[in-house]
Amino acid sequence: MGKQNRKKQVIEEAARLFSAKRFDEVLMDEIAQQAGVGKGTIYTYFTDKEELYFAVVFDGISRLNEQLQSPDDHLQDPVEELRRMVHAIVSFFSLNRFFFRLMSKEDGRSESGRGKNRKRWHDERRIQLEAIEAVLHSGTQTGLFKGENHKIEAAILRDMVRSIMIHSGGELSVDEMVDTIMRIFLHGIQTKA
Amino acid sequence: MGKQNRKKQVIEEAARLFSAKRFDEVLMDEIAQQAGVGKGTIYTYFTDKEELYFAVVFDGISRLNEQLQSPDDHLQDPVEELRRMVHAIVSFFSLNRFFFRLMSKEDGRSESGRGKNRKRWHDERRIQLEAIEAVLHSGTQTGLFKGENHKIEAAILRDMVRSIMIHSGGELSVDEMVDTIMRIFLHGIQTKA
DNA sequence: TCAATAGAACTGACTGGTCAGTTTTATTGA
DNA sequence: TCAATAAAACTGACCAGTCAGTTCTATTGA
Repeated sequence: MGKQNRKKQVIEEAARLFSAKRFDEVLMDEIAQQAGVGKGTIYTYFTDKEELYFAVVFDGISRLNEQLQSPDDHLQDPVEELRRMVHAIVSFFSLNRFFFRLMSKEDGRSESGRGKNRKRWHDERRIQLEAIEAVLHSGTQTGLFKGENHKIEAAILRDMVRSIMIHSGGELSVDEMVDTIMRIFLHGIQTKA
Repeated sequence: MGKQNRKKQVIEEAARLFSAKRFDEVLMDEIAQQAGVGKGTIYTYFTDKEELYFAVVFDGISRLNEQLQSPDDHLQDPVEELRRMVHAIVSFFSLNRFFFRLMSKEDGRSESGRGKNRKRWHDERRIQLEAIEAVLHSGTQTGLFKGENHKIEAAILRDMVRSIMIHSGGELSVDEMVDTIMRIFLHGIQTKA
């Protein structure tokens, strides 16, 4: 094996390890070994452990954000568009459990700290929210939604994916997860008075 | 200062530091200094850094879980009971931002790893879910709720607190946060057809 | 076609700094 | 007096990062 898939291989194994352990518990020697690469080689691609870590994080979130982009620019029914987005997130995470765990961790860290990487993380996350917000906005204008604070509602919807993935314990299919999220988000759990 | 509030002081400062930085970035020397305590003293209370870390985590979650217990054992209106619980969680976190950050991080880590501490964390978290589930269950039996999967709905409700605390940026009061959560969870965002 | 050479890519043993945990000494106050 | 603690000094395991040496790949020209 040659070329640039070495770098990809390193990112892949690093993702697996960082998702399973604390930052300080993951050793560069371990990553190198698992990736079938000399430790020195890692340092030709990444300046240090932290840069590798964030390369892993951003590799994942970029791929997710690509999935989130609407494939056609036609304006859909907001409910369908919302469902499409939720489906994109759920299926991405289902296919990338490592990234799901990794991003859940990074998400937990997101309140504190600063620096270039933290900012970029924040920006990438905001892109997701703004995509959802836009749909909520358009749905509200047509009178379909009664949302009051789109920013928070978008965050809640996105985070529902996290909740359901953690707590469904693999019992639910992707479509069932999506249905559950949409049901609660759109209609709530209370019966009509 | 004498007595046992030394231990409390250590836990408090450790919580502040662990909530703001990565585990390996927090130094024992730093904790000792901030707590106004000799480093050696910390080791009379805790066997190692990891035990201190989990002491901090469990101190927080235990106090939260106490708040969650219903003060009176009378069965309330499920909606009111749910609101009381959400209020308890939101106000606890508002008064304990450090613990909020810390627990968000630990929550992110919760999928992976094992060991005694991880198990206890899982148990304490389940207590919260079961308390919420019980209310959902009673509400469903009276026909007030139409929930289908109480386990997941409970998780979603609890995690909505996390979402709103992270994303409201301090703009909303505790009561406003509670109202927002209850509105979405009970009724969803869609207008009646 | 294939030596010969250059240079890029890669390796892993080694090193130096860091920091958890321990021990020692000095201080306090009861 | 002495029990508890602070403060400081110490130790050694550990591990990120380095770099001298090696291997692989591309290029040249005879």
